[in-house]
Amino acid sequence: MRGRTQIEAGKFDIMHTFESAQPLTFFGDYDYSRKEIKYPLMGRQVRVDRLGRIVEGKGATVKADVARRFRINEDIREIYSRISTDDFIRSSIKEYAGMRLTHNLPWETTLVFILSQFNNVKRIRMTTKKLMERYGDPVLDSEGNVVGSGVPGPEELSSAKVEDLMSCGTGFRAKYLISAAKYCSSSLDLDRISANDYSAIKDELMEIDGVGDKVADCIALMGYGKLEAFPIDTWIKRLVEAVYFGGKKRSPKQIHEFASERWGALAGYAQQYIFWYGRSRWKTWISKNR
DNA sequence: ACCCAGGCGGGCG
DNA sequence: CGCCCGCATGGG
Repeated sequence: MRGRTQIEAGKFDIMHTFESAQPLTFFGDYDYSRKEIKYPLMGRQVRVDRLGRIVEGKGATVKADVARRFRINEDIREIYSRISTDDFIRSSIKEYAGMRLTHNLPWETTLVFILSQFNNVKRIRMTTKKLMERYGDPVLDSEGNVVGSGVPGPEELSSAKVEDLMSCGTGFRAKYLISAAKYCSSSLDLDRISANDYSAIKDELMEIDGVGDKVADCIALMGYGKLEAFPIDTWIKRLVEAVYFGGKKRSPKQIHEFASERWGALAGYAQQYIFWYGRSRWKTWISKNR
């Protein structure tokens, strides 16, 4: 049985989704000139075409996992209409039409965003891949062959040595990763809290060593699907101040209030479009609008 | 050679 | 509470 979810072009874009600095970005190298993209999902290899249709991966479970991962069943045009409050976001939507917010597993999201602190996207990808190769569980294709290695769980990493993680390129984040792995394999079951609301989840996440306000928001958004979360990194702070406050400095608290009031339950979607467009275009946009 | 990167925890006033 | 500092390390 093969997935036949019908998706119009422009409503789902595989490249923008996979490359927009979300967890999937860090799991492998993807060649978008190919017809299909393969990636690890819950220990299995899944192959999808450019419209997100499943090519490899049998059964209703895989189909449901893929739909959930890409938020396929949401009406992206409705989301666009609700976050299109201004020209900046409209420009981003035009440029990155079909970029979906992904809904990943809580732990893999935690791992990736602990690595993200004071780091760059390229190095996060490199380090994640090394951790997957060294510590990850095998990934099986639809015939049961081992075709790669997935994201290691907290159990695998909790017994790792600091120097071994550092040899994977984690840098000073190694101690945070081990501490988080121990905590999440003993004190905190990340799956257990998934039914809680955004605020409660964020509070729980911030108890993890190495997880602060920004990383907790990233995990809430991309690991738990809490679309009202609005992670504020250096880019978002700089961009929101420039685009919406005439270049005046604003505190994270003020920015959170602004985002909540402006985009409400979809603030996280707005954040992703501001972030990804702003990173590439902010210089030209700012100079044009000053 | 220098500078930066999807922040965080700890120490200080 | 707010502010400031150090932090591993590959790439520009």
